[in-house]
Amino acid sequence: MCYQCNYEDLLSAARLDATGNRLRVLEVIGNNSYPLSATTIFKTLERSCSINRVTVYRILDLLVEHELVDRISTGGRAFYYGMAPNAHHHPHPHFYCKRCGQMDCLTPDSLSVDSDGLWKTFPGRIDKVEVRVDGICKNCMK
Amino acid sequence: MCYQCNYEDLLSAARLDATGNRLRVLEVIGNNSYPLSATTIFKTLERSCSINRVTVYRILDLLVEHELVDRISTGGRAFYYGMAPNAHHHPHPHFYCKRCGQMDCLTPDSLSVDSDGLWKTFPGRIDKVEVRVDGICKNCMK
DNA sequence: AAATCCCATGCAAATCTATTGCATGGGATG
DNA sequence: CATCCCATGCAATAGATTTGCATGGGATTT
Repeated sequence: MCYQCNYEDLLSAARLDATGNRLRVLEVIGNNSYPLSATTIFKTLERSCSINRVTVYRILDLLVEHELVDRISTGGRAFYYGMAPNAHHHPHPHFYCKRCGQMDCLTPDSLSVDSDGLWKTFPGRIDKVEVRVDGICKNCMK
Repeated sequence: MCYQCNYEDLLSAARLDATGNRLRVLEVIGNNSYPLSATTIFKTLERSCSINRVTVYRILDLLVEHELVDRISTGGRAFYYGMAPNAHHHPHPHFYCKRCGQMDCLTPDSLSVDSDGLWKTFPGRIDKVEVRVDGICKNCMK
């Protein structure tokens, strides 16, 4: 849950109209403590309002493009979506359970990554550094 | 290219029969300096021998399962495959160009990741830590 | 040698995720 | 009012991967 982000402000700061659907998608992502797949976001929204699957995909693309939302790759087939780094959300690694597909956020410093050297020397454009730990979560270990 | 790995030995060490197809898949992966998608591997093999796409997928699954090959997620839709860490191949981060889809290997120490703490404290099983840098490569920047 | 079994492979179809093309309708603007 | 833009919906398509079922060759057993 994020009690600090104002989703309308985030949208308008990105110069995007705060349509009902965009707000709802952003809220589902922001109110969750771990990243979600497009399908999960769609199914969540479907329960409370009428929205099309394609609209969800398009809104996700838009939010990713405007860097409000982060598209995170998993050890599985689908992308997951979480809040992009901002004043209230620091970049952090994720844990992906290959058994149940649940993705968890790790604390920003549970894994320390030093990418300073790379940013200076890399002969291309770096957009982001993604760190993911794969394995089996506590629940699935039982 | 890897001149140090003997692919038949790798297969037999994993207690797998060294069939022609398995050897060929492993060679394509090992002889390449960066990870490849299943489709690329299939198309490469198709040029020199008769093999079915599904067979390639099944062999890849098998090699990943036996930890001879690493399944690497990209910023795109398909998985890429590279040699798994072994005596001649140390774990290393990758760079993924979102424009051309090319994936490059970075040197093991271009990004230093300290995951020691996590391995000790994490309440589940950790199989691997994947580090990927996303951006646009030198060529595509032109 | 014949019968049996296992397993690698092939082929077709299905599945899952995501994307594209086209239509519509509401709100803003001229 | 006429026009344009854009968010959305629906249907179809695309791309990657997986599944189900058949086959055939080699090893093992009888």
